[in-house]
Amino acid sequence: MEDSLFRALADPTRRKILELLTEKDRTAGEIAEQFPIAFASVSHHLGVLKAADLVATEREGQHIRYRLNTTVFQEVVRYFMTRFGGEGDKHA
Amino acid sequence: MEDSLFRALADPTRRKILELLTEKDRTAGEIAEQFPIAFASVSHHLGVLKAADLVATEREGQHIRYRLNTTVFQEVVRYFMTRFGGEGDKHA
DNA sequence: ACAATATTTAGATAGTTGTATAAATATCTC
DNA sequence: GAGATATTTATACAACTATCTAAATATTGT
Repeated sequence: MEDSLFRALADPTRRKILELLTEKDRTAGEIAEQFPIAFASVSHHLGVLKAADLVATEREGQHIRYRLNTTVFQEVVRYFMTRFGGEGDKHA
Repeated sequence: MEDSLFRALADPTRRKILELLTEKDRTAGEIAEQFPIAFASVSHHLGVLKAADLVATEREGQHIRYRLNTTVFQEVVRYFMTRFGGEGDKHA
């Protein structure tokens, strides 16, 4: 399991970004305007998420659209379930 | 979901400690001798894990025994499954 | 090609973190 | 209670990170 993955998840702003992307894909600007920090700072977070392969991007004209990479999340779930799971698999 | 939880998981040494505790409960010393770093440094990591409620302790004479708090792991799995899960719940 | 918009990259800085050594605390045995 | 063992706490420091402002890059429309 990649170290960059857990480090990426360690920041609350990045987790919030991921949750936003759960609802729907969004451009960098749409994401950035949800936070009180500078656009450049959000861009940095997006770079971290992308490096961890938690999100993927696609250029769309002037915009860059971000989407979740759900595959990686399934790997995370599997990581926890296989190592520490026990009964963690009952889906509420 | 607690911020301290994800920060605790972000360090590879701490994840290794958790995996050791999966096998069986261990004392601080037994854990520390598995790593090339100073005992005090491992103790610091144990403190972080405990603060995140990922482990619990029990004094046993001169030793202090650490065990996993599996409840918290189930919360982590649930966090990922509910937010990003999709099909992450099939247990291989 | 120029101006406008969207996004990233560069450079700087303050705060956090992982590690080390040394000192402190707790328990046990004699 | 003194000494030995186990563990944590204190202090210091180098490395990393989140943030900022400013500059750079990319795309679109005129």
